[in-house]
Amino acid sequence: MNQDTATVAGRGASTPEAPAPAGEFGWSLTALLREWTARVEAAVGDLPHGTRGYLVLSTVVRDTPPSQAALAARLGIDRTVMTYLIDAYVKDGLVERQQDPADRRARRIVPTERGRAVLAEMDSRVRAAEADLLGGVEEAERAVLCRLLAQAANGVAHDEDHCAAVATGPLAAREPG
Amino acid sequence: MNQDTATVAGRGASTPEAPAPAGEFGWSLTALLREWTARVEAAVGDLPHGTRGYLVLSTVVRDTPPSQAALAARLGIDRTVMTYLIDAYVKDGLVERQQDPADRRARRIVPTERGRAVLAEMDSRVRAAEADLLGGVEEAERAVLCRLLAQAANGVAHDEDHCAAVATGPLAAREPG
DNA sequence: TATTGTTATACTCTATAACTATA
DNA sequence: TATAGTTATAGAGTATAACAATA
Repeated sequence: MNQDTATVAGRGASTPEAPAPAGEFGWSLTALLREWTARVEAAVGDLPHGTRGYLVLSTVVRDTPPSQAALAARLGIDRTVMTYLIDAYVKDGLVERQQDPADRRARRIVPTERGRAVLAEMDSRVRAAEADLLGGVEEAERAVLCRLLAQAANGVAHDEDHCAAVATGPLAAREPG
Repeated sequence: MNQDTATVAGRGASTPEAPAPAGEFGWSLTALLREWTARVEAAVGDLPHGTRGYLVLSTVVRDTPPSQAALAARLGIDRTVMTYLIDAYVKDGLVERQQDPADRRARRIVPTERGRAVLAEMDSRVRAAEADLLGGVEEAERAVLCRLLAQAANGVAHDEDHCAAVATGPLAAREPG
């Protein structure tokens, strides 16, 4: 395993021109997300659906999506799955379903006071877990990594609807507001 | 969605001191990997197990892991699952199982000529897909992102085995190369 | 006794389809 | 007719356990 490690580290230290082997990027993303999931899963422990639950709660509080569907789309979760997730958080008193007066089909998911408090606690734990996760990267570079990662993710977020294959094309182009 | 986009972009452009909201990092990783998977899945098309198959083949060729178990560990795949995957690639003539003379329990997975040729073709497609995926990030920063991502992933790769336990700090401080 | 690899089974997660209500 | 949300069912993917061979 140590030999493996040496090999791997060698790849990372390759010349700056050749942008690393082709499989590197996907492997890095996969490995890092796996570790992130494992650690954050342990960190948030009691939260209903682990890392996914944390992301849902986090998105609900900070992005205030206008509907369950919007929330699901933002997180790349199927609408039918989102129903179960929200059910759990409602049952736990972390969020509430509110009917949108403008569109009575839609339900806005809003956090309860307890939901906000729980999220604050989770945020603190998650930050600690992430700091540990990125321990191998220097602090200044860590910020750069997070920034670029967010930039890259935001850059493709809109394309999600197109890429989700055939069925959802026209909607993505529609004006939401 | 457009409004959403604006909000999101605004987050990315926040002050450099406050390192972005707590949920940002996990969301970025998740969203980016999802998009990467979707695009690479489409790019490699005929390859047996999609993105996972690509990563396996890529790892087999470039890392020459000493056993199936090592290969599985590196990719975070269960041993039992790896058996199915290798079965498929062997059947497709992309890799071969070779008995390790030093340890007759172990089987080294080595690429066939065809396997190498297929990987080369896939690499080219994947690079194109990744370039498209990271279109929102400037080229210079793109290289930085890939480098830091690999560095972060390699930094936690060794901890995978310990991961069940809580404390993972000391290993991250180890010399990477 | 521990580890590699295989196989069979069970479980979890996710997607598909059908339904109601609103637009 | 199309969309938001719910529910039920089926499928894919994954882990768990038992096994044989080797260390």
